[in-house]
Amino acid sequence: MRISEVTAHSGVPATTLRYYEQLDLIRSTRTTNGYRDYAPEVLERLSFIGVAKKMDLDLEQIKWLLDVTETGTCTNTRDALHPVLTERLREVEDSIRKLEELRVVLASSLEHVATCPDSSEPCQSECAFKSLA
Amino acid sequence: MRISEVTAHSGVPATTLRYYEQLDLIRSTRTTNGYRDYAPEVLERLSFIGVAKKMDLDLEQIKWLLDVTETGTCTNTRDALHPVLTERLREVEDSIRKLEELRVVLASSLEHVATCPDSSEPCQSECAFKSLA
DNA sequence: GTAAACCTTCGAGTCAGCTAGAAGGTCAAG
DNA sequence: CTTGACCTTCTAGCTGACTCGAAGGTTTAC
Repeated sequence: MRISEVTAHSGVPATTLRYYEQLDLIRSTRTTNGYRDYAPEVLERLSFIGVAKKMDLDLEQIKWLLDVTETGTCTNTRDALHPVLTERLREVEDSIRKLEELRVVLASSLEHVATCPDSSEPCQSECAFKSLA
Repeated sequence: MRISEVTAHSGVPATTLRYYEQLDLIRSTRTTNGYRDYAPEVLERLSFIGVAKKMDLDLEQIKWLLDVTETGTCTNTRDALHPVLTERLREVEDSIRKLEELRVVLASSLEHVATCPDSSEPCQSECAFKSLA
């Protein structure tokens, strides 16, 4: 397949495909005229990358997973995926906890701002955030 | 106060103070020798900035809030803060929802990976992510 | 008097994941 | 034969919030 066909099938822009190749996430051979030539398996790879990206894994982690998957057995893949996903799950749960805290602070700030004494006089600065400092 | 004193009291690095000044988040006068001279109020301002940053407001929003706070009355401050915090709350709640979804997907992926048939034979690639593609 | 500690500006570098543009080669249709 | 669609490489830019280094001036302590 030529690069435009891969784009058509995967939705991944040609520039991004070249970028991924630069990072060794995907590979291609060359035709006689120098054009990139992709094996159909690249589509599976791109789909894997897409899913992994949705899990907020970065490209370096994804490359690592692809490398292990490619060179290893299912056992290896499983052994590789498990800690990565576990770690990512921990991070996501962490983010959720922090955002929950932030949500509470924001909600109470809104409360504070809403009940802040109205006055046409200039008042002391930062009053809206005073309870949070 | 000189810049190092502000750093000592606030914990904000001197380079960052200069950067903030460049963005008009804080101000300073100059001594005869050209050194920056800070009024004590800068510490309140930095504390405000710190709190606002914890709420994931970006520096542009923070500058805007500081400007309104400085030039206006409490009413203005309140009127300014309310929509910003409301919007931020909406964003945070959005992020929480998305991360919750991701958490569920990650947990079920982990489940899938854990129960993936063990084999010393090489197996079909991407099996661990197959259910998610 | 000199060394250390402080201050200045300016420009560039960092992170990730692309994206865009220039300058040029290749190929199929009309 | 030329137009237009496709392909190539290379370089540079984008986002935000810093951070660092060079090259130099100032002040303080001994």
